[in-house]
Amino acid sequence: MAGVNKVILIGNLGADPEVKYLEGDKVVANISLATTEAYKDRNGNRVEQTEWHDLELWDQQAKIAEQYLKKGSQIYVEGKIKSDKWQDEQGQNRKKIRIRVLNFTMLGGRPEGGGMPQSNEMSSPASTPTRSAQPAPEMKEIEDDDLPF
Amino acid sequence: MAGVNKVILIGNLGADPEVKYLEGDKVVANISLATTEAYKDRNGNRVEQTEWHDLELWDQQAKIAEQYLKKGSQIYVEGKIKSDKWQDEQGQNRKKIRIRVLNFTMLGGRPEGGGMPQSNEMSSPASTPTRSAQPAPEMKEIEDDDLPF
Amino acid sequence: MAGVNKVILIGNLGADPEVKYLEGDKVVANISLATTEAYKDRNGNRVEQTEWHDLELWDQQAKIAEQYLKKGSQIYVEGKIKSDKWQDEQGQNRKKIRIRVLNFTMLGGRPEGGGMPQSNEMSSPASTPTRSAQPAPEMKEIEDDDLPF
Amino acid sequence: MAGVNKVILIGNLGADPEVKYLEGDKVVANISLATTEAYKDRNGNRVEQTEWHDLELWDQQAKIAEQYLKKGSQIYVEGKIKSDKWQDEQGQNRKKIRIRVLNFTMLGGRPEGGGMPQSNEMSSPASTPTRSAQPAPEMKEIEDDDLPF
DNA sequence: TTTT
DNA sequence: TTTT
Repeated sequence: MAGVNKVILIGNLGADPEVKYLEGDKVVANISLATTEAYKDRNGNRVEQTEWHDLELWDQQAKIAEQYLKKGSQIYVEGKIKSDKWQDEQGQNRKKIRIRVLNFTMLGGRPEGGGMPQSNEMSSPASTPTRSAQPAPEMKEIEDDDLPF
Repeated sequence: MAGVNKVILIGNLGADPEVKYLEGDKVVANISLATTEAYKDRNGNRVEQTEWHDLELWDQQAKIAEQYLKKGSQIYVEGKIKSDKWQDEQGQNRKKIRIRVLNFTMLGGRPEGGGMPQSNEMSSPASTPTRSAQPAPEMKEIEDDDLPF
Repeated sequence: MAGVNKVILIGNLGADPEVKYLEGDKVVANISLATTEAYKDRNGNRVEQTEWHDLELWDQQAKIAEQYLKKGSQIYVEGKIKSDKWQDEQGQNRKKIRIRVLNFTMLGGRPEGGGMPQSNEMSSPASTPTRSAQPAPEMKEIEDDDLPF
Repeated sequence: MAGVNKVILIGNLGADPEVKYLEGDKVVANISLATTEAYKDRNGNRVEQTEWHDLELWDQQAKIAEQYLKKGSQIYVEGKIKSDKWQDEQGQNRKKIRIRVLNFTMLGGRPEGGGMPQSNEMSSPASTPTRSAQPAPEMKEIEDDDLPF
């Protein structure tokens, strides 16, 4: 049967996206995303629990991520769980889980670099000053699910 | 900020739940769940991709899983991604990801054992014949999120 | 900002889909879907609450629904909330909300007509006997979001 | 069967929450939330589509909404679809759909009032100046699903 | 109007 | 290891 494998995250980037340009015009971006949950423990003390997720974006989405996301950005993500398997040097079976991003949206958060007159617009990362600020793409339109794995 | 970390799955159990009774009245069930996606490759051939998920259920939910779920059962699951970290024998940092189940529901599928007059009811696993068939609990009511980690 | 408007339902059809073929090769299917929730009231009595949802499917999805779904079918649905507004005969503003289905999957439930050797396959509705049983399409592949409204 | 009826929204408040204190310590907040989707039409022109949702929050959540949300606030919402039915003056059956909020989270957006040192914290609405700024509650902890309808 |  |  066709199953369902869906992940929804809201969190902040722990670092700028890592982008690689591969042969054949493929582009992949890897992002480390923190989702934080807070609760009270049995003594009534507030405890924070942070989970780090490895996100993987391809092609058009990877390029948008490279252009608009940076360390600290808050995003909404939809994707699916996907595992890579291999054998390590000891011949042990290993498995790594990533979130394959199907679409994402930037959320609030006036970029700290300042200068932007309103919230919610996207900033060009300070680290890529050669890119001038551009009209923000409508991210929800960009869905990239042609890679089935 | 309070983030969002949500997983939604529909799939089939690869084996009967593994249930452990711990000290302090704690119960944990581990389930291996397959979500299958089918697509056509570039040659138009149908390809199936199966992802296996490690689910973890606690206490009341673990008991219900033990009682009603078995190999092959189809379920809907809501939960969150949760990682365990440790060092292996080589002193390498290791990380294992599980889905902490917050609620689940059994889906269709008249149990093959027969005898059940209607679809959708839950079957007592053949492997635990000492439990007689019982009225199915309303699974959606049973949410178990008191363990924050 | 690009927002998020997402609906996830699992329920049963209250009747066969109503399908209309429009000019320009457009097809629309309307489906009434029941989602049932059970809970205990303050006296400990089990109460059932059913919500009926008006689903709207277009084109390829509408055709699949026509072919494979019927009264009683259990489905998983992803879609978005969409309102139609108009003025009634009294000149009052009216609003009707529908779920625009973006993708759906049939769930378990051996069709009661019998004859099908395994669970989970799709049945040709008894009411359209001229359509012979066909290989089930992989429904998750069929996403239809080209109509933005 | 226990069904699934889930709504996930990210959008902005069209106005301050409307809060009513009812007898028996019940509190209800009504919120009008806009989710905006943008797409290109067949001529390549960018079109925006906004859907307005009627949200309903109860008790503890209603109070938090009153205290921290205001016109323009961006929030993430999880809830379920819920309809009210009645007969209008003409004796016609009428139905109104609301989103019963089960939990919500404030998103980014440094409040325009200024003064707040960091992004993501919540602001006390200017319209309730008698409430001094308070430590932001962890909203994800506050789930209110004891009202089953 | 479904389903259990 | 499931399911179709």
